[in-house]
Amino acid sequence: MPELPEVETVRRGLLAHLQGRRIRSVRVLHDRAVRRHLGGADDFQRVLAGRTVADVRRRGKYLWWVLDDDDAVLAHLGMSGQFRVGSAPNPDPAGHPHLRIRFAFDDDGPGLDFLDQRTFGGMTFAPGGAELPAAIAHIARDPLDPMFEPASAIGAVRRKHTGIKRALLDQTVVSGVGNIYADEALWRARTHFERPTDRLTRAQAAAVLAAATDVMTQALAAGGTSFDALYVNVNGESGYFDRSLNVYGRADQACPRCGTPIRRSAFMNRSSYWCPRCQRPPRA
DNA sequence: CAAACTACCTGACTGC
DNA sequence: TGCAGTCAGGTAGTTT
Repeated sequence: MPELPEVETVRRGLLAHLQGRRIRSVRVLHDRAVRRHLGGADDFQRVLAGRTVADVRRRGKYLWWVLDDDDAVLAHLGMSGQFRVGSAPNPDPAGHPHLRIRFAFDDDGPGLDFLDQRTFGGMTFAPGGAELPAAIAHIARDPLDPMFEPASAIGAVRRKHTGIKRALLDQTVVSGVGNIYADEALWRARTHFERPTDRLTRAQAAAVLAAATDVMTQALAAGGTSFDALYVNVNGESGYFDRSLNVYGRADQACPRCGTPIRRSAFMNRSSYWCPRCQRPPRA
């Protein structure tokens, strides 16, 4: 499940692979991969052919390739999207069920494939979007952005009238945090996921955001988190931060801090993992 | 206007 | 063995 550290790992791989290369052809093999591109698959293929990739940037879980003429192409990995260098894992498009988009380049070097099992990911052309594609103008800066302002994010959290985990997952408040790192950050900050944002002190909100920043920084250094083959870098390799997770996916196992069994609770049609001793629930 | 809810997807896994 | 049900979950659009 790609969150900020995984997307940043992919961004770095894409930059190394794509910078300065001219796209020769694009083949869309599944319409859903370009569902946000209004012109459809044919237009997507046509508009990208002949364009040169100058840079690869990221905000939160979105990344975009900067093209010539100030245009860009925006991508989101969704739940299971992957960019893979070369013709791996299968040179025959028809032979790989998850291949969605295939890129070839003028230099006859390795191609690039976008694969996506669950099809929540996708790409769209973003005219004039080199600096920031208009489609993601509503996405807040993420904690690894040099322009990220903690005081601003703290204020945004405390202005919400909801639980702290919903605020962490709200990409207009702070971006890049998904279910895994939200649970890890809340455990580190000893904060229950339902604690009301409008009753957090500035120091409490700051502690949660600092914990999110720390855990994502450490995960990035480890190459990201992976539980299975769904998340991999552009070379198909998994990160190893899953060995460092303290609560996520560890229901009934001992809390690394106090030994109390970790709980799993239903939350927003998914799960929250938390320590009932370190993270006391708010009064009802 | 903001918060909450739902649809969108496929494959691995569980229980009968 | 087969099959229905559950779970994984980010985002956009809809409803409250």
